[in-house]
Amino acid sequence: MAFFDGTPMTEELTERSRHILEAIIDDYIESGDPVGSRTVVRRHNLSLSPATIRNVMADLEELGFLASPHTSAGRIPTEKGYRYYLDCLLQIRDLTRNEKRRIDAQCHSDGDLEHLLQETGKALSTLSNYAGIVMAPRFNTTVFRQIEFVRLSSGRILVIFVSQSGQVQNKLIESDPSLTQSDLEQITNYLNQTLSGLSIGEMRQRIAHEMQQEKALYDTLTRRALELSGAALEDDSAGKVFIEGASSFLDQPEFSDVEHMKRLFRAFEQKSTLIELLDRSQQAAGVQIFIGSQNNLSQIEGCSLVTASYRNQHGTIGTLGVIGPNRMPYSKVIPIVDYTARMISRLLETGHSKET
Amino acid sequence: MAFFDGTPMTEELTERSRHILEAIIDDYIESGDPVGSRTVVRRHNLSLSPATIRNVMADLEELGFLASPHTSAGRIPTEKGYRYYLDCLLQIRDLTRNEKRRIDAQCHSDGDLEHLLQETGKALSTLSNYAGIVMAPRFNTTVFRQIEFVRLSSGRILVIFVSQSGQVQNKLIESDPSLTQSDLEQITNYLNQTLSGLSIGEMRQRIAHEMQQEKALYDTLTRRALELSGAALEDDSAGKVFIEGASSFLDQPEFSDVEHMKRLFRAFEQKSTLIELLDRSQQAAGVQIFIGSQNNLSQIEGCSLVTASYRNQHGTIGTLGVIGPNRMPYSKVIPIVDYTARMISRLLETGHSKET
DNA sequence: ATTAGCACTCGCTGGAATAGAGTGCTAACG
DNA sequence: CGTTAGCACTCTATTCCAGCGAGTGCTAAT
Repeated sequence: MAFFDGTPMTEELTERSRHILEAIIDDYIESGDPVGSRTVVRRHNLSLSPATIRNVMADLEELGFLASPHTSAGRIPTEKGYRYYLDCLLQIRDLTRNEKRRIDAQCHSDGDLEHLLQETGKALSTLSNYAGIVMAPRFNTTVFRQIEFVRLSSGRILVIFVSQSGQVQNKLIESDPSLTQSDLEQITNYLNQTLSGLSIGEMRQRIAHEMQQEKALYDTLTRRALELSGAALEDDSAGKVFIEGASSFLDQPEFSDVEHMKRLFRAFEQKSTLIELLDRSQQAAGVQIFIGSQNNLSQIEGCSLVTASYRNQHGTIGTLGVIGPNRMPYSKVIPIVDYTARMISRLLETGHSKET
Repeated sequence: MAFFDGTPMTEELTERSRHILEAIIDDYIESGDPVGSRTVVRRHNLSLSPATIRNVMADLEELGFLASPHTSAGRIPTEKGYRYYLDCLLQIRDLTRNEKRRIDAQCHSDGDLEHLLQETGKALSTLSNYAGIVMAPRFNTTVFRQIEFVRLSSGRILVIFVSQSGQVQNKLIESDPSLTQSDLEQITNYLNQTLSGLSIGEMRQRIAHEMQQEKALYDTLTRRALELSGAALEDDSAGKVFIEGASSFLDQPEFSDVEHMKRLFRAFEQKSTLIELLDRSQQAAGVQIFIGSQNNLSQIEGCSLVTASYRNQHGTIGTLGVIGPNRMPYSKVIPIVDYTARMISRLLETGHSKET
């Protein structure tokens, strides 16, 4: 499992320091309170005294793994601390059969991709108790199966694309009003034969290429067909993002700060920030974790994002994950995200709808 | 403009009491603080002393229009107070040209109804500074223009409906795998000729009727066509609701109570409560206002909903509005909702997409 | 290297005092 | 008789202070 940060972080920590760091972070994740030296010995019965722990903790603070909110509180992990924890210490739990079953059960769809992804988001949220986030495939990457034209009022044509997986995308274009219905039918046939099985991206290239080739096109219809489909493919619809269960943040004590909360929800509503982040994550394989303001996204400060990308038979097409506070039970959330991504990939690779 | 509550509320209030009630509610809406007798005289230079005002206020409290949070605070309006205010006192502001222009500008769409409605929600939110809410037309009420069938893997067929307004709705159905492509084409032609111009609801009836008629159907294809379309229309997809700008609630002082906030956001996520409420509002014409727990919806306690329904050429098809705290500048919000509903109706009646 | 001991820091809690806003009542006024 | 000035009273919010408890860092002893 490859995590985001490039730096390997093989900081020289003694075995003991690492144990203590892990213990502290575990405790903090569970309780949410700064953890002190006494707590560490009590809960992880190490054969050491609080004083010793204190020395180690001071060292860890010096190295930037821990911080103290104030003198007389315990320590809390810094982002660097979390990073190290995730990269070197974390042991990932397996999902129970029951959890798998719950994911399987909740992620199904009656043929509508959007609905499937939304349900997936809800599943992620329900299982993790944080917010689920799913980015829909970019139009560009969907694989073309069929195209249909529907004439609305004169000159306006509704173009309907059906993807291999049954996803439907439609677009309104303006065109030459002189096109007859039978023209359209011929165009439809031509395009369906020529382009079936290509991704939208490939289609674009192909169309550009063909138009180049047959520049002095003898066949008016072919030219028109290419023009039409070209127009229809013009803009790449921005990735759509579903966020489900955002209200779970209201349960988190660290977000009792209203201002902070506001910024967060604004970011959720606006989505562009998240799209950018998810896009970045789509490049890599496996589960990735973005921690807090690591990516100088001040709006979602204090939040971590656990993501994984999902794929269809042609490659990676989207990203999903869970967004919650830095203080998140990663050992639980990571396998949920991982499994869900695989699940969705499986669904989209076969025929998309779950067999019943 | 007809408001929700049936009771006409011609409570015997003297001219003076009404003025004072209005002044208090106006003040409270503006400031959010309980308003005291001194404030009333100061801000609405009545030629009366605070003591007199106090007497009137005590009366208004007795009658249930006002309440005092505690002895030494001013008065705040009760729900009954708001109701009376809305029914008898409120003077509705007109929209400025600029506001109209902003609504016009923000509500446009590139042929995708869903997108249009979502933008409308955003517009409502932006203009009102509260949350915008839009309920999409029930599938049942859309007017059919065209149907297309796309074969996916054997036996599974994607049915695409295009509505008169260019809205696309699709559905996956299972069917007899022996249907050939040309069968499908014939079926398509038959259905498009027979059913064009009907609403989905009417289609259902027509199909049931035809199937009755031609019970011992000589024409297998016709029967199949009817079966297929029947299956495709089977369930009435529940109303979809868009809520935009929910984070505006975080700005409201009355929602500093986290528990309250949580309930509210949960209700927004779940949506069913709101759908019910919007459904109810769709029956009536004009702007309607639901106040607080008047409709014993404890989840959205303290919230008011200002709605209006929108229509296409066949009748009322959906509802939109603004949801905010009871303490809302109704005189500003009502015309926004009203105008927006008319706007959308105009768009959906003509050809749906804004001419450019 | 580890640990016990200890002084010190700092936030949190609870109670007392205070200030301020607003009411309700009473008695006076036109 | 309606209106108003005056006043005592109530209740909240704020501030201040003391005491508690948790936890630290340092030092000296083991």
